[in-house]
Amino acid sequence: MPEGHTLHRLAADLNAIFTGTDVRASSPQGRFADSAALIDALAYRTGHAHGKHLFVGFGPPAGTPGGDDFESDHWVHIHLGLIGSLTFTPLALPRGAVRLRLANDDIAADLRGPQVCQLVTTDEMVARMAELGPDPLRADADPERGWRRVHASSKPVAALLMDQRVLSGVGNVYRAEVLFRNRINPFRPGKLLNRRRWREIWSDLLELMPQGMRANRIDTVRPEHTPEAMGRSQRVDDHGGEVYVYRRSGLPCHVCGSMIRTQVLEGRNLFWCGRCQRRG
DNA sequence: CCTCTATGGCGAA
DNA sequence: TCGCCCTAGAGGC
Repeated sequence: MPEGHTLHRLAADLNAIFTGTDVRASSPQGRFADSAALIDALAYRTGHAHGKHLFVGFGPPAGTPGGDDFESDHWVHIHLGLIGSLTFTPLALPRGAVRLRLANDDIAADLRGPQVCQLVTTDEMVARMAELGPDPLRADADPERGWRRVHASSKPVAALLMDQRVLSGVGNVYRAEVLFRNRINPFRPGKLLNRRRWREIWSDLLELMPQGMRANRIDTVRPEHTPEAMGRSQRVDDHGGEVYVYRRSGLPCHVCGSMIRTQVLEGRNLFWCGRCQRRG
């Protein structure tokens, strides 16, 4: 379930639950056993996200000679990939393939199926963050960095939005939905995209993604297009949110009624409304 | 039991 | 562009 909002939410939840508590680390599945044993001897410091990457910092326990109570030089770099999950459960025996469990006396955070779960140094973390484009969920994000790449590329804007060097944190749901909401033709080449359109995309993500982080799901329909406002039934789908086009191929557009279309673009399913989305 | 799918990204060809 | 990695849930037989 991982686009950027999920990772930022997880970082906030980890900090709320584990900061200042005695956190144990283990790898019930065994594939992260050596690193888990290493951080098990350290204290939980802080977690933060950049795009779809999550970094969880550990340092020497308080009172360690020469140890700094605030700095971390051991970071667990986590990327959930397509199918990974990090879930919080009341302390109990782990179920399924738990790569990493962080637990205090009350609650456990279980990591399953990550694409990346690796111990890195601060320098390595900084290097990985530097490869990422601006993240709408970070206060330091500069949309101009993204625009420069978009403006220089002949790739479709729908492909560019998925490129984590252009923007970080946007995935298949947000890219489809933000293009719909701004009525942009997903096949418009980046170099032909109007600069104003880019600024609209960015400011829309600045609304959508924090909302997604708060709700812990992706909802993109405006008040006038909600099920209640339009008298249609609630969406029933495993991703849970109310959307305009994502996974709605063959269904009528909430705005114009024409059939939502789909096509594989660079290996991912793209969804759009051919009638509403004509701008560039 | 099987197959398919998934909000991702990598490397081989 | 394709295959592959990771895991879980849904649906078919």
